[in-house]
Amino acid sequence: MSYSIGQVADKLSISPYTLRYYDKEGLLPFVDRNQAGRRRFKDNDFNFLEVIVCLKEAGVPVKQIGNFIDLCMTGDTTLEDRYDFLNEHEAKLEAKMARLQHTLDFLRWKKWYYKTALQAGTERIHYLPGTNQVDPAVHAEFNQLVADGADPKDLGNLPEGTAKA
Amino acid sequence: MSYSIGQVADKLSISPYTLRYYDKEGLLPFVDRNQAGRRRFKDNDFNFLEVIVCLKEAGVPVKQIGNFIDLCMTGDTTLEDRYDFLNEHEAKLEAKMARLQHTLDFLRWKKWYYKTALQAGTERIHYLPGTNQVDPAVHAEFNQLVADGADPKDLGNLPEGTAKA
DNA sequence: ATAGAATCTAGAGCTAACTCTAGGTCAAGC
DNA sequence: GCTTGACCTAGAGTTAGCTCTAGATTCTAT
Repeated sequence: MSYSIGQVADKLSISPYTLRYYDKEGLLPFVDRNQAGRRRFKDNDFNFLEVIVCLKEAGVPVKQIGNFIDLCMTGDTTLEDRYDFLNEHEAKLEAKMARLQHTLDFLRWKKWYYKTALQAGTERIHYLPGTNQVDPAVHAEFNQLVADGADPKDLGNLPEGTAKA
Repeated sequence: MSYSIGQVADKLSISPYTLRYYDKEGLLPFVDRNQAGRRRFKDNDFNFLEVIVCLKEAGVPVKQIGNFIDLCMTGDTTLEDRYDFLNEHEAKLEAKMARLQHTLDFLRWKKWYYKTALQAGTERIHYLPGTNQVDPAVHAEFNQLVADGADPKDLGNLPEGTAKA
């Protein structure tokens, strides 16, 4: 079986423009052409495409993905380099996910902050008396709820039946 | 206490250029100026900055962060909008983290693929006999190892003492 | 008092990753 | 046979998010 650029684009949910751009950047040296010069993707090419899509999602720049594909085309002498490359990006992705988890935690605390303000009808309940400054104790209060076993994912949710004015 | 743009930049580990750019984009309407027109950040401003940094990390575009800050400056009438905004971006971030988890899983399987190839000295061990195409059973084999209780985070790691030729 | 560092604004410049246009080729259906 | 639509290349255009430059203050430390 072989596939046109349009078919591949549909399967991967990316545009043919993008695929041609990737080709221009050296990401698709494995793709064959027919007599008319049109790209014909083979079944095995999807193994490469899968890797490209994965690395993209992991946030690896196109140029570096190109370097990796180059290694792949070179053969067994580059196996260690390829391993190291994936190892490095695994570590980076783990670090990124840890950061995103902190970000998510923060978002959830702020959601709780607004849930409680909303229920009180005013943000002033979180301010230090007589000021417009947020009372640091409010964040501590939220942390205490979490420490006491509440699920931070639920704490910021509005109770059922809250009217959407 | 008040802080100069340079001090804030240091604290947040971003450049003063970037802070001015954010200001230009409407993200910092709360920042005061001294007689000479220089920005003076207050302690309470860090609550906003924290939110801005968080939303940036969550992947929210600068313009949308600006919209959120506008809501904040408007007062209690926007509490629900602000809650909805955070709620929406919490959901998006959760979805993104799920995608990244799949990406990480894939990266780990490929690491194992190269670990085993490296140990065999050639990638051919993963090809269908007599071809240059990857045997789909190889991925299935990895999945089986995981199903049997192996930690995918460890499976791809090279054993200790592997020489770094 | 003055040199050097930090700040200001306006606006130009940069990079990554597309995204599209123009002008042409090719294959399939009427 | 001819039209329609997918494909081709080269190269221009776009967007986001900075990043820097120039020229003019202003602050800090000797």
